[in-house]
Amino acid sequence: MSDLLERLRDRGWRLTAQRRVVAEVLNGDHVHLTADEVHERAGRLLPEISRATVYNTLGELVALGEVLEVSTDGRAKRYDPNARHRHHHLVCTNCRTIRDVPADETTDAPPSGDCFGFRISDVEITYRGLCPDCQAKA
Amino acid sequence: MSDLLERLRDRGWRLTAQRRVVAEVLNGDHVHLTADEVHERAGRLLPEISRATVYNTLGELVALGEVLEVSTDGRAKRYDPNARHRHHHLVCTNCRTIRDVPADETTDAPPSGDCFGFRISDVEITYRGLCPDCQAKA
DNA sequence: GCCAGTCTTAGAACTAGTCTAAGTATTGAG
DNA sequence: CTCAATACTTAGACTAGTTCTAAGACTGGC
Ligand SMILES: [Mn+2]
Ligand SMILES: [Mn+2]
Ligand SMILES: [Zn+2]
Ligand SMILES: [Zn+2]
Repeated sequence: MSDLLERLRDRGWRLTAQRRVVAEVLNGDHVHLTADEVHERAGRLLPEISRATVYNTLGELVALGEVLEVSTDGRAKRYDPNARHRHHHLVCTNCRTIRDVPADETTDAPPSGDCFGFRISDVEITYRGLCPDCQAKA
Repeated sequence: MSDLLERLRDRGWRLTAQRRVVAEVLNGDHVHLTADEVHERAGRLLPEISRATVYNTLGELVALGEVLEVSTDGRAKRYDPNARHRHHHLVCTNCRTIRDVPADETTDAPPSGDCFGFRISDVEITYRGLCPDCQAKA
């Protein structure tokens, strides 16, 4: 994620403390946090950060293509730093955990039948099921 | 959709004018209306119907498995009467039109790689691209 | 150090949806 | 047919998630 901060600076962005902590909080694998979760965690590193700045920064990162917006249900959008490797999502129907699974030619194939003349530019797959933990508890 | 009303009555449901118009409005192919759109159209048939009743009825139809909730973006959920044939969605990135494409063994295959121990029970695919109209205008 | 432009902020506003409490309609027992 | 029990509908209050606004704070270039 440190190279993310580099890239941002290269685009003429001010590297403020607020942007730094938002990027920091999004660091890692299988990270899919809501804006509120990002705000809460960023607030642990920089207590005075505002909700508006978190939304602004997330929006900017999305616009830059550095972070993806994921909405697997009708609830809060989740912010996903894994924008460099095309992937799909495994979602636990019980605890809502989300894991990344890599995309490939197989998963990204267009539908076999009639596409109604659409020019398809992206395929997004959500695999729903029970995660190992929730299987054990069931 | 008339057999839907039959099925509802069989489950001990009162066949009210409100439920009738909500079911009526959802009739058709490639229908993916928001709750507000359902309310607006239902209101043309039964002016005094309330938003709460529309939400209640839609929730009941979803619970019965007669209607699907679809959320392809972070916006309002859409209600889809095509619950009897498993299908996926083509979504226009420009005008947000949604079309149904049938699911089959190919599209519903689990991911090729590691599934992190998930027991997958459902696969949901969103194909994004430009619809024919929006291609023409571009 | 000054200033213009950029960034951050609190809070208002907005969208989508849920909840509540009171009123209305339907049903089935008598 | 009548009436109470129950199911259903309603307006509007409330909530969650998000965006907008207007004012103040910070930066970097001169
Ligand atoms: Mn992801
Ligand atoms: Mn559909
Ligand atoms: Zn789980
Ligand atoms: Zn279109």
